[in-house]
Amino acid sequence: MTNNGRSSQSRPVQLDEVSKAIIEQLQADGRRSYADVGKAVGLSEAAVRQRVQRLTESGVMQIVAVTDPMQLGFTTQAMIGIRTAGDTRVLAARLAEIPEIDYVVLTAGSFDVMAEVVCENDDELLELLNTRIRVIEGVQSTETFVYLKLQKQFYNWGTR
Amino acid sequence: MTNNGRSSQSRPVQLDEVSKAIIEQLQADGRRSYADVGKAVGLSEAAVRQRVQRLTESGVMQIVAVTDPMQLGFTTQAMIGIRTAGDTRVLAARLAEIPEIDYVVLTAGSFDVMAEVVCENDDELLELLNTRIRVIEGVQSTETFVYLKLQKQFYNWGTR
DNA sequence: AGTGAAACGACCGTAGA
DNA sequence: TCTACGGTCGTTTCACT
Repeated sequence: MTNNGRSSQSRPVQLDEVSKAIIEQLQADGRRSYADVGKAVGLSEAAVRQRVQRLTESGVMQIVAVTDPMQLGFTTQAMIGIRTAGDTRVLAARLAEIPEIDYVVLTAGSFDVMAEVVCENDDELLELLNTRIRVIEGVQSTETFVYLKLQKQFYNWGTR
Repeated sequence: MTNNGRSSQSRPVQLDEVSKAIIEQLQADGRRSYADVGKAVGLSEAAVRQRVQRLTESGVMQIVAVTDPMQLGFTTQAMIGIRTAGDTRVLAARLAEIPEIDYVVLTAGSFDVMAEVVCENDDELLELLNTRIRVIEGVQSTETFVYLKLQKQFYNWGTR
């Protein structure tokens, strides 16, 4: 879970080309040895390790396992746009507590909050919508966009 | 970039509790040693290594570096819903080529495609929308939901 | 911030159950 | 698919720049 947004108080970090190159290496394979990465970017193993540590501790980068829901039999995914009459932050917090919801963002526009859900099947999505989302206090309407195909998913924002 | 969706032909993988535990360990820290993970889940180092290899090769899991756009000074993010008169797959493919767009999904509902963008500022988003998205052949309308706050982001679908 | 070197620990291949 | 084990390579610490 992250906590970013326009209200983020931390100042932006300016990466040099070497750090960007390190991140690119680890984006391809998060377990590549520091020595290998060092060879690729022209730095010693120790220097790479120090930079990775700094990047990780500052929250700029993290190395994590990510899983593919489709491969695990979660065949139904959807984005849900929600309008509320109440405090949008309260709604977002309530949505974030639901384990089937992996992504919650407060937005400007015709939805107050958008949430992505991962479900085993359509029935589970329907159940979730009606018994756990639409019943949240203040919710006025929801609009569901069922995923037909995930075309692109890129985890490495800011290093393109 | 992934390639999932309802059209996915691969059959679901059923994970046992041990593999789920391994994934949980590596979700917290993708660089933890196999020996450490083994201690946590009650398996030898070699067994953990084999399971991680299988999980990775089958595409169920991958260990990667992820970065935080806000920390890097990309202060403007948005979800864009798009309607097209043409082939939605062609539109999705064109959108996927744009580096500022990190997420593209074909949907059922009042949008044909939804895309997430990461920009340095509002001007860049405006420029992108008008000169590279709305000009794509067939695009009929776009609706932009600027992010005010990212509330939840979870990378480990299917192991909740 | 970076390098280099030595001790330590992790990783890999193979054998065996 | 697991454990056991030895060789190799990566990581860690530290002294130095």
